[in-house]
Amino acid sequence: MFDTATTTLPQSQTKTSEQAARAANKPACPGCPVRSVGICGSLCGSGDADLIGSLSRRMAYPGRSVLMEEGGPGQFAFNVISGTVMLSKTLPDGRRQVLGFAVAGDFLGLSMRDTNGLTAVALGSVEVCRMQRSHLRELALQSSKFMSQLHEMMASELESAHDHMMLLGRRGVEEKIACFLLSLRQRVARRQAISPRVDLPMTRQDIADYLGVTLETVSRTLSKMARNRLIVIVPDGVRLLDIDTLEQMASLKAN
Amino acid sequence: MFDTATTTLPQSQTKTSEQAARAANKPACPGCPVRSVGICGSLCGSGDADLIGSLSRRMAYPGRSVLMEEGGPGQFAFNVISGTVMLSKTLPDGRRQVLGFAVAGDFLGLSMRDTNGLTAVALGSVEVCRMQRSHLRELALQSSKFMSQLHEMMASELESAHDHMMLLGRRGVEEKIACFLLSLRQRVARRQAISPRVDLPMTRQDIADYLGVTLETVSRTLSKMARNRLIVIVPDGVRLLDIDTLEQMASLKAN
DNA sequence: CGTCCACTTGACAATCGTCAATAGCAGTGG
DNA sequence: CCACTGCTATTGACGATTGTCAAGTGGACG
Repeated sequence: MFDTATTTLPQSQTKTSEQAARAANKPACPGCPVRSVGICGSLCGSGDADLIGSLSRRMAYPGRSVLMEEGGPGQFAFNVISGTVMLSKTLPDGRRQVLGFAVAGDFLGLSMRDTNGLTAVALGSVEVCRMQRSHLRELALQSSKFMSQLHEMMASELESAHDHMMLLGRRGVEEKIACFLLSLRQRVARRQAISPRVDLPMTRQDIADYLGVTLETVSRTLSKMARNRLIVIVPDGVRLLDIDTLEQMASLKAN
Repeated sequence: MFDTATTTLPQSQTKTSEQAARAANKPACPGCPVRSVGICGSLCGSGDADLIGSLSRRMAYPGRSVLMEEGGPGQFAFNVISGTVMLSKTLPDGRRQVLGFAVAGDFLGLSMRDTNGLTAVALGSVEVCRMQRSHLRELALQSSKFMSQLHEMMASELESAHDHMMLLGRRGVEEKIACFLLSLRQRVARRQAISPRVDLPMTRQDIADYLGVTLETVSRTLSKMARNRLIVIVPDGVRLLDIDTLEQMASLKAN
């Protein structure tokens, strides 16, 4: 039918988290670069400050390593400190849907179930703050304020899942690409100064699986946008030239 | 691009909840037909039993009435008791994505924000158990056990959103339809005996907007499946004949 | 220098969207 | 009772978008 057997990494190259991850053993919270953004931003400051710090551990995952595997035991939760993590789901026949990309400040493993519902892979090396889900659960049951913050974070995730469903079901290719570039830029801007330069640590295939098209279509559309002076394709990313037009393509696409 | 201005109901026909909804004023929880399924099933039995009952009110919404409107004030949360509610999101240019269909036992308004992220419309007349979100919030802050159940419900919603993203991005039309019919059958079966007959209270356009295709494609594909003796199209629904083949189409599609 | 990948580009084909005509059905009103 | 209207659904013809297949480029790395 469509792309059968797209991009499942050869298992040989895919290291499991335990082999690959390197514990940094630094103190977790104080001086953490994402304290202002994610769960810690709203949490560490408020009361149970270093309780969560004592339960978590700063770690580094190398590129292509698997933080969570779909169907595998969901032992850990992660707070991304630097780098990009790709979240995906795979059909039995190999077709893959990329659900999203987690950047600094994003939290993984919110659902707190004992089985992972998705796969999380590091794109390039990634620093995380890792903790046991069981500890997270206990903490949540003790403090309903904490719990309600987890709830709120999940509400955000659900909302962006809904936006993504809209994108997948009802937008055309150029629109998809424009949305993708602009939203990626926006997300990264939570931590860095906003810039016309957008890093793309993922492959074209990853982008394709995120947008529900093929890698050829992604490549062609990016080329077309470059021809039209909307973007410039640079190594490992793009530079956005005509942001106005891109935003117009992304939101209305009313030609 | 695709279908511009699909199916936004003429506002004249769309009654607002306050005009249309009829309070039944029955005692909420005892004898409620969905006690065993949704939030109440795991809640009313356990401690805060009739606390939530006292805060909620049984109501009837007529067909086409709007329970929540995207961007509107999110005053209420709902527990669906009977009927079907369609959840959707609309782009500024009118394109619509149907996010899902809520049936008996499903809960609406989990996010507890003060603004609705989506629109909920009754397909045919619907009975709900309605409560103030503010009450829900208070209740949740008091009992972290309750809160964690809300959290778990939202985790389920997120998971099915992920499945739907997979469907929208990576499945072909026949596959989409087969998945749709089978999952609808499955969901309704939580409350009724499982049956080859599947009611379709929504229009073809609704199905199309749910699956990310056009209404013509839905119609054609259903006709084709009927020609192939997989289903029979009956008034307001279909009857599934060859469930094995349908399941094969839905999960692997490996011909 | 050669291999491996990711990416690009082209040619072609298939799916699915668009446009249009028609059927069926319910509700309305003469 | 029967047009008449409006809506939903079906079906066909056609075309555009996008997937498939294939070839080729360029960079990284051994």
